[in-house]
Formats: sequence, structure tokens, C-alpha cells
Amino acid sequence: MTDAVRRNQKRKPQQTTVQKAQAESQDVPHDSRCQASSWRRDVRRRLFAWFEDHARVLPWRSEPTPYRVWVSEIMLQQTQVATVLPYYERWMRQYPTVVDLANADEADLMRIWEGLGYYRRVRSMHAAAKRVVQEHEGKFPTDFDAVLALPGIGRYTAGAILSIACDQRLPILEGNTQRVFSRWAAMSLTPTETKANKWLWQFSEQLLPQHECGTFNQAAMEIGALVCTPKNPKCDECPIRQLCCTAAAGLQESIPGKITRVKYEDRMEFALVLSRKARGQECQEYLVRQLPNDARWAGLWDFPRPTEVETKTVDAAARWLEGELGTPVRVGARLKTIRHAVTKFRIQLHVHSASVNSKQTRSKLRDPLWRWVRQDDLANLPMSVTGRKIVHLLAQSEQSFLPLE
DNA sequence: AAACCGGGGGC
DNA sequence: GCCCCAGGTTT
Repeated sequence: MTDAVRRNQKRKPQQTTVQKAQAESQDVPHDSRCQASSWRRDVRRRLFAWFEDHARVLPWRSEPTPYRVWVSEIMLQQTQVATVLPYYERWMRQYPTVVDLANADEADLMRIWEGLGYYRRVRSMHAAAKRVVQEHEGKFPTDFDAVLALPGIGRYTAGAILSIACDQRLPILEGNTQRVFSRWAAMSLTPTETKANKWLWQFSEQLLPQHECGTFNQAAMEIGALVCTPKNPKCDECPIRQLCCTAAAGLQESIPGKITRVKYEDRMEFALVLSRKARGQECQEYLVRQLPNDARWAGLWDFPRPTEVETKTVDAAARWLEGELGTPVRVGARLKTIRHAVTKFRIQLHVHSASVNSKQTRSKLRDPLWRWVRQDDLANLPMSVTGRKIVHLLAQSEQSFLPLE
């Protein structure tokens, strides 16, 4: 079922909108003062006035076309504004239009993205751009359902793009506004809970003005980023303070409700560094592979490291590589242990040197997924954070003439 | 070092 | 409805 279909089904009302809103309001604890239209009017007025004085000057705000807003929204989904800025500028120089993006080389794209993480999102953007070219004649669609149908774009992102770039009257709900709206309304459930989430979407829609919805949505997110912060909100500076049901009740510590997160999971992983002297040159070259489409880090390059199966020992990792290459692999010294935390995993990555009889690997090495690559060429391949750390490690080893074995 | 952040998609 | 994604910042 597509999102568009699901949304349409949701729209098929068995109750009127008002009845439904009342039914849901009874379930979700909040302060009823925020239901008054006069309250909403005051909030809008104060928020707009505040935003006029406090809005940050950001590159995607100067010329908010759907494409530019889209790129900024995807980058901002995972990273803070300060980090995004240089990436955004580089991206826009390289791919000023959605057509340029559609024509981009995927490895170049991922190399530009390297460091932002969550690489599936770049691939989704690339695929979406191609569809914009094929299905919308290279013009980014401005119809909500058409935008929502693009890969990597959900209800939030579609609403953000079209409200900000086209001033369509569409609500948004993301991390900042979940918290801000929860506090304004003293909605005490955990905002990600299904019932609370539905309620907040509805709240967001009711709060929207008739015009300048994009400005309103940006202002709501901006105040969440600058004033109504998760810890120690700056209520003294907040223009909504007099209207805020949480501030009135002194509940800033307990609203929004805490999101229970999955526990950390310790994991041990192994990477194998196979090197050989580059033919007719001083430098070394290393065995790397491009990860297949369905794997973790799809499209990125990596040193031999089992990602499809879990391995508990370096020997198991070596046996995995033997299966991949069809030739015996000998494990050498441990070069380093890299500690790396990502999502719920705390990973100890043991990096070992290893060797094979390279004559016997020739058949597999014709496979475009496996390649011997010179140290300085590794710089041009898109890699995960840990992969890049291994490259740095090898650069240091070469510089200090430390033998790998 | 631990805790926190977070939207979209696949099933 | 639940789990996955594979990285950075704050405390």
C-alpha cells in the first residue's frame, strides 16, 4: 500500500472531522485552552513577529525552490544546520538543478555526501531525481501526492517542501515541532506514540494560518531549535510563554514525555586489510569491494568486512573472505581496534592485516565489486566513516614505514 | 563514556 | 505496528 493510498483511506471519514477531533482529544491528555481559536490566533501572531526578528539567514531560505528546499530538508533530517551548510553549498554548486542530480554519477554523489551518514537517503534522492526527469519532465512536482510518491519523501518532507517553496497549506511534524506543539498544548504523552502522533498532526494542521504556511512551519521549527530546546528551554526569551500551557503549569521537565530507546548492543566486527605493492610503483594497493545494493552501506566501498553475516572471530571473518574470493586467506597482525557507536550499536572493529595468493584471486577480482586500489585512489571512493578511518590508519602506516605484517 | 537525536521505508 | 537504517553532538 502506498502512502498516498493509506492517506486517502484515512480521509474516508466515518465521523465528521469535528467529531473525530473531539473523540481523539478525549483520549489525548492536553490543556483544552489551546483549542480556542483566539489562542491559535495569538500564537500565530506572536510566532510570526518573533520569526521576523530571529530567523537565521540560511542559503535555502534565500531562494526557496522545491528542489533547493528538498535538498536542505533531506540533509537536515540527520544533521545540524552548521554541519549542513558546507555540504549544501557544495551540493548546489555541483548539482544546481534536479536534472543535474538525475544525471549525476552515483559514486560522486556519495563522495559528496560522505560524512553525513545514512547513505540510503542519497540513493533515494538520486532515484527521485531520475523519476522527476522521466515522469515530470524535469520539473519538481508541486502536487502533494506526486511529491509524496517520490522515494525518500514522507508526509513531513512533502509538507515542508510544498509549504515552504509553494506556500501550500500543508502541516508538518518533525522532531522540533513534536516537542514545541507538545509543550504549547501541554500534551503529556510521548509524542512518538501512535495516538499522540496523530493528535499532533491534527494540532499542526489546526494551527496553520490561511496564508504564509511555509513561514509559519519554519518559524515553529526555528523556535524549537533556538528557544524551546529539549533541555533547559529558554522560556524567558519565548514569545509564546504567556500562551504556553506547559509553562503555565511548570511542566517543562516532564513535557514532552520521554521516548524510550532501544538499549545499546555491543558488537564485535572484523575488517581485513590485504595489501600488495603496486606494480612498478613505490606505493601499496589495497583490496576493497563495493557493497552490493541490498547490503548495509550499499554502493559504498569498504575493506573486506563481513556485513551480510555476523562473525565472532577474526578467523571466521577470514573464512568468509575465503568463500568470497575462492582462495585461502591468511590472517596477520591486528593493526588497530576502532571503537565506533552508531544507532544502537557499540562496535569494536578489529582491523587485521591478511594475505592471499593474489594469483589465485584473479577470477574473483574480475568481479567489478572487488578491486585492488592504490592508497591515493582510495580518497576518491565513497566510504563509510569506519572505512575512511582505516584509510587514515594505512596512510599513517605508510608514512612511518611501519610494515603491515 | 553515556545519552541523545529522528524521518522514511519495508514488512 | 515494529524494526531497520550503520553517524554526529551534547552532557
